[in-house]
Amino acid sequence: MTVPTRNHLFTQHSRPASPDRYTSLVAQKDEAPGESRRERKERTRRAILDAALDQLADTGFGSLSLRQLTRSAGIVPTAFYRHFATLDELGLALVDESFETLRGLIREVRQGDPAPETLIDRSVDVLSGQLDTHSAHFRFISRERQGGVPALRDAVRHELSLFERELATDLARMPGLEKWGAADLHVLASLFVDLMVGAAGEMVSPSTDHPATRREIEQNLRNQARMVVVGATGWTPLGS
Amino acid sequence: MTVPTRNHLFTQHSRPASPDRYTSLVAQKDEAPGESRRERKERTRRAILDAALDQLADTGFGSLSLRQLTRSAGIVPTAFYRHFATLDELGLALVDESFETLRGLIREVRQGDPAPETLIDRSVDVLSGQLDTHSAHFRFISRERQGGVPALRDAVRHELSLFERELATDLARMPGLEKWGAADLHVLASLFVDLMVGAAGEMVSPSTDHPATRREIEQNLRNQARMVVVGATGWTPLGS
DNA sequence: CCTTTCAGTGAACATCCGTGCACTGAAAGA
DNA sequence: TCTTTCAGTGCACGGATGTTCACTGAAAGG
Repeated sequence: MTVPTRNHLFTQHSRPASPDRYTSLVAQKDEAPGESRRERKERTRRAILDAALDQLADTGFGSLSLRQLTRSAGIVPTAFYRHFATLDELGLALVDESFETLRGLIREVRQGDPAPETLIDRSVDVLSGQLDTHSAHFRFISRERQGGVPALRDAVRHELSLFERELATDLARMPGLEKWGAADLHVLASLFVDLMVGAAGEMVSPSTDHPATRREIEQNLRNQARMVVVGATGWTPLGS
Repeated sequence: MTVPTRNHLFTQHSRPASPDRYTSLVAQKDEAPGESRRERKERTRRAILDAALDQLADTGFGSLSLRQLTRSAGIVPTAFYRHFATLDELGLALVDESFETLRGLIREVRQGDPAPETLIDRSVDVLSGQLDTHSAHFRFISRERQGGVPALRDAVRHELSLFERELATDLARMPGLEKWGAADLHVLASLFVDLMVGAAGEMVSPSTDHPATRREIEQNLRNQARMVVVGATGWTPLGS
């Protein structure tokens, strides 16, 4: 072990006395013993993504600061570029994982009983569960859907339209909707998606996450969905 | 119109020859001949509001810059404080006038025939017209509803809930809904508000304002509303 | 008339920002 | 073993930001 000749102020073990950098909980640079270079890089990448999701609870993506981001991820600003070429690219990565969460939701709903009677209640319950563990993802989607960063807004809308199409094919299999056309399914699916994203966005808002109001929103979502279902039941398909 | 954003690189030596003051279209400091002090102040205030609405086409309120704002309003940064104590206060003023626009919408719909048959088409047409003249207001509402600035988000949601209540009392007078309870009316009204704000937000997006896609969104909104109306027609009020 | 009010000015400040650059040191690979 | 790769460092820069302060000059008002 050599004493550093030049100013390498904080290498690994000078942590406790570190005077001027308050690193966060998100990324420990504590040595994980056997860790390949790839694993280490992946861990830092995760730390950046988590730091972003954390910071996005308070602001829109447009006012995200690269410096704050890296500070709370435990790395130096310039190191960010080893993982993403630009901030927007980070945003697109968040779009990806947010929609993976969203797809996980319908996947979970599909599992087991597709009994049309309990479907709404089950969906809302699953949504509620996902909101506990992945609130940041839902907040991100519903905020950036109308957000100020064109690249993200377009990406979110594109993914939402794919998701909606996926939902439409699910709906096509339901009793009573067998002879609906694509246009009819689109109307119904977009209705459900709008309601869900809207309600989710309301529920994950920092100002509105008291359990009481959350129950209210859930209940209203259930009622809205029921009214739509009644509408679908009495619907005359668009081709006259 | 709008100045290219985000690019910090081009500033190097392509700056215009004007020393340090390039005023905008928004506010002329050209002397208007007979103008009281009050009128002049009001004119500047309007210039600030307009500059904000202009800038908000590209970003969320959270990343609004006071300096850019005042620059395009034709005043010096510090003069801003003669009109608003803080940026949030500016935002609240925008909330006010945006919702005045929104109320103007239902007022216009109400005028003349409330024939239940043509009501949806008429509403969508009026909305479409308002979007041409007041797109910035609708963009503001639908963006800041989920936006990153708590004060504005709460204000927008509060106003939306008032608006929804107002709509509910209108609906209560419609044939077939006479014996609905407040809860039922709330479900239907919130459904309409969500659909409208969502569709409006999609239509006023900088990326989505081609007339073609806009017609599509309008048509989808009409269909969604129709399906909801069918649902309302077959609805059994919540008190069993 | 003279005094007060006050919207707008301009300079100065401390702070944050994104990014280019040359670097280090350990892991990967030969 | 020696060489290459590359995630992360530290520094420096130019520029944009919000806010302070003392000021100016014309309108308002007595």
